[in-house]
Amino acid sequence: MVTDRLPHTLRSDALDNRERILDAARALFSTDGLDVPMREVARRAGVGPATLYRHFPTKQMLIAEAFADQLHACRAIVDEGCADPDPWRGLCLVIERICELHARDRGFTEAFLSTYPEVKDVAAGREYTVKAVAELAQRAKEAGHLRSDFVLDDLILILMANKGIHATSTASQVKASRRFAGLAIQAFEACPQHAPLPPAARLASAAPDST
Amino acid sequence: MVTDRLPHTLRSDALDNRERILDAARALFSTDGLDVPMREVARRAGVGPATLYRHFPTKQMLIAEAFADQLHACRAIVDEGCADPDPWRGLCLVIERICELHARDRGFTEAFLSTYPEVKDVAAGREYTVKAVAELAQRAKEAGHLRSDFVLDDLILILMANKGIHATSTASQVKASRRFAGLAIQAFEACPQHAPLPPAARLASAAPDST
DNA sequence: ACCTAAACGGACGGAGGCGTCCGTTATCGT
DNA sequence: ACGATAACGGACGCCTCCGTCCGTTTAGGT
Repeated sequence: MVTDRLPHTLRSDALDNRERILDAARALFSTDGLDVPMREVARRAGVGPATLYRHFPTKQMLIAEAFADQLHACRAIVDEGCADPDPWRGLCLVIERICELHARDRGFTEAFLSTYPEVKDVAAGREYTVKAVAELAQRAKEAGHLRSDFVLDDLILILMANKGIHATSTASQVKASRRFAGLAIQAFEACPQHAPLPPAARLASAAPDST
Repeated sequence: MVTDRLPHTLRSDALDNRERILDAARALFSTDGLDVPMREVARRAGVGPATLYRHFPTKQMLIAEAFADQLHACRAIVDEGCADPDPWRGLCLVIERICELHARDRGFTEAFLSTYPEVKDVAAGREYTVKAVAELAQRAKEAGHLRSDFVLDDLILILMANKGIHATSTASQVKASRRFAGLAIQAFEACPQHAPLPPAARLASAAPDST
């Protein structure tokens, strides 16, 4: 057998490049979405294509690494919402903050809703988030603030819908998203005058792979 | 000067091909969006690329022609809504029907919201629609059914948001869209318990070109 | 039946994205 | 200071899409 000599410590320049690549990826993904060419990321990072591919053999890996902190932010938001003694207020907070997060980062939205072919890490993070929010929603419903015919897919619906909103600048994007979140929350709020909703559709929220 | 001999009557095979191309374009655009290659349209229509380009020199022209009837449908919906003696019911109908229309036809959504570089005819149709709906909304507001802080951009917001909703099949797409429209309507409905909304953002709804 | 020109579509050259190879450069242990 | 080697990036070949040219086919008037 071969005594594998994997140097688990990167050379300083390599580490440096790796960081620059991630920065470039984050910047481009957040403004232009995930469809930016790998070349473009490399160019922006000031490295050759080969270097980019050496660090991140597939686009998925790059995406997963680039959005690691966004995912943490997402998780933090959800945790914060769940910790709120008032579940309805917690849920509202989650909706508002997550919408804003997505408004600020187009790429993250795409990754999170996996428009893109299964980014594993992101998918895992999403699953956790979804589960936690489900409990929060249940509590809010029991408290009588969330309408009883709310289903979790409605939240996915809102997130997808939020993705559809595009504006020229990040500022107006966030503004629009905020208003949208406001509308969504009021649509979700229990209210006697509300007529029953059309039935919810099953959305591809967490389709488990055969893996 | 030249006595121009433009034959305003197409040869039968040409006319036939033209129809087949439009059918193919409609089918592909509606399921796959506007990004389908021109080649693909030609292939599906059973004609060569050159023939496609001869009939529709630019993609915009093809799009405009392909969505002519959708645009009429859109207009008809708005007219119907405006004709309703109850402006709120009329507005609801418009929202529901337009959302459904967009849900059934992905390409039309993109064209209508001109994700695509200015499709002139579509833009014109949109402008008419927007104006008519604005009046309808005003009446609904005066009747006290539509919340007073509603602005027209909210409707654009909903349309954009509706665009963001994607499902695996047209059926679930429509279903999801219906539920979304239902939520939107309830968010728009005047209701004493509703808190004020965040300020509306100016969306690029009808940016007039310098032309 | 025939002839003209309208209409067709295969084939071409160009642009841009992709992932990889390999000669060169720079790091780091001695 | 220097050599082994990790890391770099320019350049390559492949692919898909684009829009156009031009030799061939076919409609339709006489």
